[in-house]
Amino acid sequence: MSARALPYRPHNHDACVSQALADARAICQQQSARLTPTRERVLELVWQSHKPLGAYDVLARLTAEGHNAAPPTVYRALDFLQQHGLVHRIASLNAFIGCAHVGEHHTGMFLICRACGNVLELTDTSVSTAIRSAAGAEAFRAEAVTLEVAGVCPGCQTEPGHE
Amino acid sequence: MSARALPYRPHNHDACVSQALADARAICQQQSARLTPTRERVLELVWQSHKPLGAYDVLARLTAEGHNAAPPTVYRALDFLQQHGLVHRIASLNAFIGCAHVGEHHTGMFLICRACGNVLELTDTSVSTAIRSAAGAEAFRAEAVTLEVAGVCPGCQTEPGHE
DNA sequence: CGTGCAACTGTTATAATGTTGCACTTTTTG
DNA sequence: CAAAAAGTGCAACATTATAACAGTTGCACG
Repeated sequence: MSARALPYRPHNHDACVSQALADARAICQQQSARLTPTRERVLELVWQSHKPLGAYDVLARLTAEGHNAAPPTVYRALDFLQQHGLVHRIASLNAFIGCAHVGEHHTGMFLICRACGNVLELTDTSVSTAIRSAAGAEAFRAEAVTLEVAGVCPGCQTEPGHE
Repeated sequence: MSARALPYRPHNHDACVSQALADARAICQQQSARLTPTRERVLELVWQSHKPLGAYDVLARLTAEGHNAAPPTVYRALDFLQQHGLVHRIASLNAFIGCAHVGEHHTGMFLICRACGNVLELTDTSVSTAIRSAAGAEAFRAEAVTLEVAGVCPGCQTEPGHE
């Protein structure tokens, strides 16, 4: 599970995707979960974009390549992938993105650039700690945290419309 | 703008709502914004529940009381109220809730009980600071933060199904 | 083996959420 | 008052998500 929490800078994204798929296979084997062809293909499609992909975007791509898919096909695959920590749903965008930190227990934090649409996932201990502590102060038992920050990424601050 | 960030304990909710409406009128006057009857009524409906209300829930209530409303009526009112900081949208629920901290500049944090559905809004400086700092470390210019914590509220931990 | 259960998939239909565009009314402003 | 701006009503539509059920596949167990 190599770290892939990279900044917005360009990189070899094919390798990035291959690594994600390899990680996913390992995780699923380890958890006795079945990473079927459809699920794997959906994961790959989601990973191929650093921008979150809507369920219907995924569906369109599947259809385009001849896969006989309907919405439930996609939603089921995405649910499976989410449950196994392989993708995240970005609630503020109704879209999905590959998880850059598979295998880690974490409170993901997403930096969403409103200019280029790219999303960076990161994990920050002091953020998680502060959240748990604030919830604890209200005697609230926290189970799932949604933390999404909209703004402008470094690239787009100087180079608007970047990417 | 008295503080109303109360725990899940019962309280005089009518007073709570009246206060929210009074605050809203003051804010709108101050900002030269027009709190029209429709907008005010929507705000009141949203406030009458500590549980987030979906746009179509609001619509149903308006319709029930004879208001001749269609979806855009509700969405426009909600947009207005959001822009003026009078309600928040809970992205993970596609629903809206009255803002308990009008007038404050804040990064709201929402504790959402999955048992009773109530939501507590709170503001926590150390959380906001940690988030800003984590975003800053990536040179990301943060503009809007969505922070929603799903879990179980104090009441429901001991008394499941507690309202 | 093979058979039966559980998980997965395909398919149709439908629900829930949110938006566009335009005509009309009201309010504000010069 | 007249023009411009803001707000509303309304119809149609777009997008996102789920329900229900039948068929199929993989796998454990006898």
